[in-house]
Amino acid sequence: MAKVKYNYLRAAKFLKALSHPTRLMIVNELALGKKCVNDIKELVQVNQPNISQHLSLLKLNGIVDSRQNGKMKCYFLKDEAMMREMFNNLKKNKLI
Amino acid sequence: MAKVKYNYLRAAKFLKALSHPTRLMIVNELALGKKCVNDIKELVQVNQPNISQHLSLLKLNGIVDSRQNGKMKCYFLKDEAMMREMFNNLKKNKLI
DNA sequence: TAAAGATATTCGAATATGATTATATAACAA
DNA sequence: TTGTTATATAATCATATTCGAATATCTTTA
Repeated sequence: MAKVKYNYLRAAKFLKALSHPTRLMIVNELALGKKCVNDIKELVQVNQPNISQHLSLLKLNGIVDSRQNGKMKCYFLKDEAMMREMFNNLKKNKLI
Repeated sequence: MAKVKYNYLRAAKFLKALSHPTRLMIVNELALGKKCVNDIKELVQVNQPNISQHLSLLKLNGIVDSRQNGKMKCYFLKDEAMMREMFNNLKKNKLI
């Protein structure tokens, strides 16, 4: 059992990391281009610590990465193509 | 904010429903064909009440549906094509 | 070095989730 | 009707998530 389930653990974690409205919004914005925390905060309309928390979770799960840019920190998707596919699939099926 | 997030709520719920190793296994099995609870239990190696709980959650989220078949209950994917796409994407990206 | 701006971390409370065990229900057969 | 098989539900406990408030940590500039 454990062995079989293991194959699905990575995928489950990945999906779980995406399965929050705020995080989906963030990822959707990043699919349009690299953005710093404050931009994201404005676009997503969530307070700064919360944005940071969600970003950190996304980063921990290998969905985004970041680069310091002066006193700002810019986040971007690690795999834009894959995320586009995911979102296209969701859109095609009227889930977004 | 609330309004914007609302657009992502359905997708988030959908992804969340999928984001568990056991449920991914179940869905993967159902992608190969309709199966009753006991079959799923054997394939997934999880005890019966737990399987039922996961199935009920999948059903609640519109991912599977069921039909009574004698004293057995068979579950099947509501949208095989979409699930195949999801899984193909995950596989393509080495998440499964 | 001090101040200001941008982002991150920590903590607590509320809530949600998951597994296990026990029990209930439904369908059928004898 | 009684027993048996198949599945569902409920209760409980442990753990995980989420958010907001407070505070900390850079990074740059004065």
